[in-house]
Amino acid sequence: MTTARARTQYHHGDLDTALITTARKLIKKNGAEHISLRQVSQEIGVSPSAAYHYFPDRDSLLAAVGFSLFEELADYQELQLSKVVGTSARATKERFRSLGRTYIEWAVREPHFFNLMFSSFCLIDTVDMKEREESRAFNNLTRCLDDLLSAGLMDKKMRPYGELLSWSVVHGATSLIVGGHLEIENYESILDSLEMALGIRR
Amino acid sequence: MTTARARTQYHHGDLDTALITTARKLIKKNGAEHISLRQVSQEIGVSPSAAYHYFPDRDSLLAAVGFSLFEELADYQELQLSKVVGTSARATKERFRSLGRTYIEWAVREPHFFNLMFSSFCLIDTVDMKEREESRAFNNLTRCLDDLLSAGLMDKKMRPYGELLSWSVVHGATSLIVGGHLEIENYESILDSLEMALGIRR
DNA sequence: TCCTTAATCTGAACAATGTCTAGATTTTAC
DNA sequence: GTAAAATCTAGACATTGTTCAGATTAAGGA
Repeated sequence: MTTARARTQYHHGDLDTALITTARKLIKKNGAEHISLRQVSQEIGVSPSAAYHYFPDRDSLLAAVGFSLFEELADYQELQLSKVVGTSARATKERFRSLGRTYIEWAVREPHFFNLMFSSFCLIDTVDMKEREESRAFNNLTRCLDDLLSAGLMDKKMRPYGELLSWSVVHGATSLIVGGHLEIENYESILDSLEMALGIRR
Repeated sequence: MTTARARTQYHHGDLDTALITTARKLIKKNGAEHISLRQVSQEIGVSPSAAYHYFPDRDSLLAAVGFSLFEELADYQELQLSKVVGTSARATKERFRSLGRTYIEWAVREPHFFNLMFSSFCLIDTVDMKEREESRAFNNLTRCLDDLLSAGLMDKKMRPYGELLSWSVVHGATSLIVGGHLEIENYESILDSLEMALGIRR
């Protein structure tokens, strides 16, 4: 963790990551639309133009933060996934639920992060990102679905629709909740609906 | 339709709606983040400060545009819905599909509109909006699902999950597509997945 | 018809923002 | 140890959101 120590030297030393972590901190509090390059620079204690040696413009910095958040979410998902051990039917089903639950809870806990990740800022340069972090989360989903199928816990004919339905339902519900368009008391009902949709044995 | 006639008089006459329609036009082209109050004012041929007699700030104007777009989408959905006539099984199922199809196609055709509607701009004042336009679309969905059920075209035990699943799947897939996170050749596969999920007879 | 009053718009100003360019400072490498 | 490259600053510019005093017009009552 890079602390924002008071700068005494002319060269910062690690301005690249300092810009990202500081922007991250401000976005977490106020949302991506309400932060400026100058705020970030001032918080670090550096001139506004210094950032332009690392990012072509403000939007690129926001995009960089957004992409790092995909990593963060995937890390969190895998951490929670690893806590559910065993090959029992119960564990296999719970791992699938965990994947969705972590997505929803993470987004609700940090709505500004979620909004940034799926905002227009993260459209540019999406190419290589899609080959990395997003497919990481996608592979975890595929693995959970395969496990459910081979354990005979899921309707065989629903397997082809597994990824699209899971991803759409969880992301869609999350997006609606974060946007204030859907009010849900407990998120388990979303996972229940998804299990019913995929024909997962209760 | 209010045309942007060249202003000769000191008073514009209908600046209220002119601001919204002009903002709408610019947002359609460039996205909500990239338009300014001053652009809108200049396009109309009015001073920048004139807008403040109708909207407390820029964000409120964007929100007003966003809310009007919910109406627009609901109008479009109902128009397409009305084209599918009859009480046959085929028509009943097609009406349900039409609801989802129009949502997806409308959003893909106007991604900037879709982004604005579900951006943070449309969070403020959401209260009365939720009681109006969003519930209009929701009621249409409920009606289609009820029709499917009473016609015996849908798995009875899936009915309680109908609204949540339909809305989440369609909105989620749309959001992912518009955001560039999901590539789908034809949107009918989304509707197929949803029908499978709800146990709708093919 | 005139005159008061309210509604509507302008003009100029302010601070803040993204971004560029020239130059200052420091590190790196030969 | 010195030349070159990397890193940061200072200052400037156009643009933005927003405010406020004042100009222009419309509306309504006598």
